Amino acid sequence: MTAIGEASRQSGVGIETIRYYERAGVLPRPARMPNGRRDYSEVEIGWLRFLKTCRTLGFPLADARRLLALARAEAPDCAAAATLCKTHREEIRQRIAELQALDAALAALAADCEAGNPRCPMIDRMSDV
Amino acid sequence: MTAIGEASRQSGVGIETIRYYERAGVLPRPARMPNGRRDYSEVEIGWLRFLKTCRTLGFPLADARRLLALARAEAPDCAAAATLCKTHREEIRQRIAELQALDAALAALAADCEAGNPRCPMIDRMSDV
DNA sequence: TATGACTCCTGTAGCGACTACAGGATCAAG
DNA sequence: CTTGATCCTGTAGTCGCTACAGGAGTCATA
Repeated sequence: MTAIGEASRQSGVGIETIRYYERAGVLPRPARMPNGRRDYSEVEIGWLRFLKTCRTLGFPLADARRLLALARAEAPDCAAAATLCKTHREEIRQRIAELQALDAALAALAADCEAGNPRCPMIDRMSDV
Repeated sequence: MTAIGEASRQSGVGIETIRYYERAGVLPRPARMPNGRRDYSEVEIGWLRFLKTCRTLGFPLADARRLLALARAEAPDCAAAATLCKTHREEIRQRIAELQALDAALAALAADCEAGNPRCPMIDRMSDV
């Protein structure tokens, strides 16, 4: 008899988020207690912890769902997991490159900006495109 | 007489997005032609281009709105613009650091993953938290 | 037994920044 | 007169939650 609040505490996944995962088909529907409340097994709480780990690692929920399916399989498909991870890392590195370019562009734009300027160099540079 | 489609072409901001900006209060409502269609002036198209630049630089729309207000002012507040930019750059660098940590964690997790493994090292590492 | 605090339930709306319709009006060209 | 492009308003979908509203059941204490 483990209700949703306790499952949330043990997994670190918020109550509303657990219900959302169920609604979104990421988690199977748990058993219900006689009074209609959700009842989570140890195994299911382990799944929640696994999903938490996936999300902390930045995997989109759809990937987390697939990874959980792999984790639940008897013989996890290691190649499939590695592919998901590789794709995710590529997106991360792509995003890092974008953000670094953004940072450099912003640094260049804001050069010479200081209080008391009659005009703002950044605004001026952004205006004439 | 510049209708929304032409304003979109000249600014690079999508038609639906222009209407969204108006609804969201980022852009003032433009004049209307006798037939009720929106009519954009050169100046307003310049504002759209400015907003496009802000968004390309990764500023959230709320910031873009503030920057446009500064750009429209007679004497742009350079210090305010510089502060917005500084805060944004701090968020970008923070995000870069997070993503780099994520990438390293993923690399470590997926080490030894290859097709044909009876078990998946990554899934195993993610399961025992 | 009654009160109050707590947890749980379902269902819906909000966030950011769009994007994609549906269903209708208007317009220019052939 | 028809075709196709463009415009209008209004609404719903995206992602991954988060935050209610309004109601029901549970538990400890007075």
